[in-house]
Amino acid sequence: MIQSLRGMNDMFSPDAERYEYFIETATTIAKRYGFTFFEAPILEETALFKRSVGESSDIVGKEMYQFIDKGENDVCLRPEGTAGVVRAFIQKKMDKQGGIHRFFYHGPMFRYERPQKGRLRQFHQFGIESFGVASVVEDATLIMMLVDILDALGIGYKLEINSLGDQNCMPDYRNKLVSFLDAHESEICEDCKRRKASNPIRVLDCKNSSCQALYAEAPKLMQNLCEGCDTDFQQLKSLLEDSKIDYEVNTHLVRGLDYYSKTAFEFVSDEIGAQSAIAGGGRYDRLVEFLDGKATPAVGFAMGIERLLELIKMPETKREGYYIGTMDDEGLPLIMKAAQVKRKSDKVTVEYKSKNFKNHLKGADKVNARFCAIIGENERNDGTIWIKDLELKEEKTIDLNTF
RNA sequence: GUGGGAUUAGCUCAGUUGGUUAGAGCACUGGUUUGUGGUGCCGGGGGUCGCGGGUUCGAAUCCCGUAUCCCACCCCA
Repeated sequence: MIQSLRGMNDMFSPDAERYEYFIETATTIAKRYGFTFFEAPILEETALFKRSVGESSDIVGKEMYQFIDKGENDVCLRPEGTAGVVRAFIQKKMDKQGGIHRFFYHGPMFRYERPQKGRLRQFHQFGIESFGVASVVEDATLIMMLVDILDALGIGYKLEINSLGDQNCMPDYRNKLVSFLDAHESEICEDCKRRKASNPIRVLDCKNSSCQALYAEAPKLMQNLCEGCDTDFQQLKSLLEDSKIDYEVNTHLVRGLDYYSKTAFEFVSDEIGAQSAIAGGGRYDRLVEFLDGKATPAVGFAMGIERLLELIKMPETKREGYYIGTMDDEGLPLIMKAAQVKRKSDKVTVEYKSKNFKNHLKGADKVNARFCAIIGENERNDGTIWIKDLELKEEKTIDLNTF
């Protein structure tokens, strides 16, 4: 038997219904905020991700589905959504056009990782990207939107925010931190030694307790923000407070993708295991320029749909549509015709097999139909159809032509 | 990539120190005189015990390999 690849899942009902419901809800809310749908290719040139996500990241370093295609192009399956949107934005020359551009997207992403709960090799994200607004007010708006989506789905969460600084203050801070790490080289764990070389900021969220004790003494990013970054962060906090959004400042919140600067945020859930981040995002003011576009401030986020699925509180399913059956084979043409008429406006389930009265009612109940319609010998002779409302328990026999 | 735990019917799981035709509940399906469902009663189908080797007179059970899932690390959505 051929089976699906490791870490790649099929999605049937009811998960597929939860998925649809999520997309529908998130889409509705994104549109209310003025975002428009955008669809990007799943396959892109490898260089795009190397330059945007960053070669120091695990995603690019060891998790990409990368290969050479028949035209000898070095390509890979997208590991995340932002790079493609930014590439398209520049290619369409929207950077030169100026103004504000807001997009939402959703679809599969691919990362070659060891699967576990909440971590798949093919997974789905819903994301939004906003271009052209430098103000932190947009960051706050995005967080409000995320709160609206999660609230609409009945999902509980904790919001963590941080500022990663910008090109003025981040390099200075990174140097200070590296000096600190150099001075304590013998005390840090192997992982942190590796991080020091590849992405030093990452040592801050090391889970090793002796490292954590040491880093309590380390220079703090929060205290090293330049004036602009600090002002923005203070404004973000007060905007969230004005909107009655609870948050926690987590100075150890570090995004794994190189392109983030200033605002970084993450929504986490304690109900889904170790892979607890359900949404994450932040500002990436330098990325458009970095990908050869005209400098354009931008901010965005992505949600991991599979991680949300089991948390979604679905609206109650109500009885819906018609179940139509006949008690003898002569009635089959009649119910087929009746179904054709009724399907113009309602969901219709037709039972092809002749059954007795009781079994038809059972069948109607099983498919959760609102109405059970039956044509027996009597109805067939009279040109009528018997209908019962299974919810109100009311029944009637009407002329088949008025059905 | 590292470490650990699982894998028996469509699903959730039993299966005694290796010993005849591997079980249960739910689900599915048929019947219960042609007339009232979701909640009665009776019956039926469905398993190369993840896959491949090995030990044995005999393997779901013991050994080795492998695949997948789960948990943690790592990383991130």
